[in-house]
Amino acid sequence: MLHYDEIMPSMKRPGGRSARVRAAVLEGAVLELGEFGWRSLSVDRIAARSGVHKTTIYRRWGSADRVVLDALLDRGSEGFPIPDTGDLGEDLVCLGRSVASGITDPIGRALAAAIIDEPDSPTISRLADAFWSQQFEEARVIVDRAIKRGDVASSVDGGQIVESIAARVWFRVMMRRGEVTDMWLEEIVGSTVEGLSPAVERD
Amino acid sequence: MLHYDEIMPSMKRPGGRSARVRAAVLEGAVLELGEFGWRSLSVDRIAARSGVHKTTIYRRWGSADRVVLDALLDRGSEGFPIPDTGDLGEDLVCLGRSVASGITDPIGRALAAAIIDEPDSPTISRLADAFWSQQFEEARVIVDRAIKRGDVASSVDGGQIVESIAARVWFRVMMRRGEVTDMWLEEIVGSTVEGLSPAVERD
DNA sequence: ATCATAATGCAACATCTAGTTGCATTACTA
DNA sequence: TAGTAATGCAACTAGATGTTGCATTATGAT
Repeated sequence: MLHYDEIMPSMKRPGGRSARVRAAVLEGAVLELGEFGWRSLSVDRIAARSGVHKTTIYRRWGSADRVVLDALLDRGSEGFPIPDTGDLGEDLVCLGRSVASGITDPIGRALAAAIIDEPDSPTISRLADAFWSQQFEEARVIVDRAIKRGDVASSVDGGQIVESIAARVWFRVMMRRGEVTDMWLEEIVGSTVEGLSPAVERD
Repeated sequence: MLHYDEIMPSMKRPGGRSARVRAAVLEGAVLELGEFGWRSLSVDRIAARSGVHKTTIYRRWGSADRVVLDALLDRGSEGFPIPDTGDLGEDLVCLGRSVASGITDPIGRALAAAIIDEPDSPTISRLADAFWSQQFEEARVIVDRAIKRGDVASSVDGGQIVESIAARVWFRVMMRRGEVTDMWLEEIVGSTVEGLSPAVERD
């Protein structure tokens, strides 16, 4: 996983005002991201919106990009909630909804924009990998529970199933600009889950 | 579909020099995109690289963004080649490879960046929708042929299958920064195609 | 071939934004 | 409460962005 210290200078007085300033700046940056997107982000506007002087931002972060990076590290770790309805299909539909709302919010979009626009940045790569690996590691229990219930074969790879759903949702939202309706979710979950039932043992 | 005229001023002498200028500028823009990404694109550098004066670019396109948009319209319509190997799985693996290489080229990345960073632009939305709709409409014949061969049930939606593969590839490249190996492609194609065979008719 | 003029080239300019520096002020924390 | 880390502030530099007027080139109609 990626740590705060790796991109930020160490501070000798991280508490009190500094902490408030950081929170205000990150909050402002996220709002700006949501409103204007990363490409037209400016330190001046983040400063104005957060009520912090731009000099401070330049001194602590150095650039608007690093503010966004910091915001990603700060908030990106809040994962999706893991549903547990007792039914694999329903769990996956819930997860799909979470993914959909997660990627449309400013942080999710910023992460996507960063990854696309900065294909060679190792920091971004590690950030993305860390984020999704963690998400899928947590979410695979959805499938593991279904295996335990005997609803699907034990050979099924939970990570793959979950990633498949996330990928479909991501693509629809990002690339197709489509709505993620419950009907559509049920459809893709249905075709994904289809044929996973364990073979009937005859002996 | 989106037309050139919708974003570009009509010219009274579109041939000869004007056409050469446009080609040079779009080519330069694509090279710049590949090297620096959209976020750090500048009219000055496009002008320098294409050997066209920056005034001309400002007069004809107005901004670097519109140059990129024009480039997308100009080249984005070149679709993926549609494979025809006689086997559904193999066709889909080929298609996956095309999608993967399509993403990494500058135009694909620019389109992705545009879509993500400009969620409210109707022009971008229509461009994206037109692009993908066309791709999937063309690619669904892969599945239709398999249906005709009797390899899969006629109820299967070719568009969904194709989109599913494209989505997995995009997600892997963009979000996970993973390699798209043949082995991985065969794996996801396998799990997608699994269970599509027509029920054996008994009469 | 010729000619009106569309399109581009060119230089100089105005404007705006990004980022810096020196010093004053605030407020952590030892 | 004293030392100083962190921020606020204003003025500045540098550089990129976009504009304007005029000269030059080349297209397309005659």
